[in-house]
Amino acid sequence: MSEILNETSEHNKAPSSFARRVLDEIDRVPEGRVMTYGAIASRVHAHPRHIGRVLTQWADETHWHRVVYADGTPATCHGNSAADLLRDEGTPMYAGRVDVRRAHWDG
DNA sequence: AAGCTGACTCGCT
DNA sequence: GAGCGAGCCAGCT
Repeated sequence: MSEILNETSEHNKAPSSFARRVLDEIDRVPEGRVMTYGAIASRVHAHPRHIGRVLTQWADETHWHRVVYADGTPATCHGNSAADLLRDEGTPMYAGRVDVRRAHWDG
């Protein structure tokens, strides 16, 4: 039997150089700390919007919940699951939102 | 090659 | 204080 499986349709391919760099930056964020899209964007010399797109495609490959908006609001994922998850990691939060001023990781 | 999309950010109301 | 809209830029198809 032919075991020729075309994985070209699979999304299991390796992330692009840019995506991989973004994932690597997020992976460097320790527990209890978060990074804003703008911060990561600056790290990869890109723009905040591109970070979100990479995460959408590789969120399962990185700690997407450690990435929050500049306001400290968790990324729009599955409601407020991110906020609960961040708190479980010990992330400093205030008024139900991540205290970016305190939890922001500058790498 | 060009176009589309996008987990953003800022400003105003 | 909070919510909404428009703009922006660059990678991915």
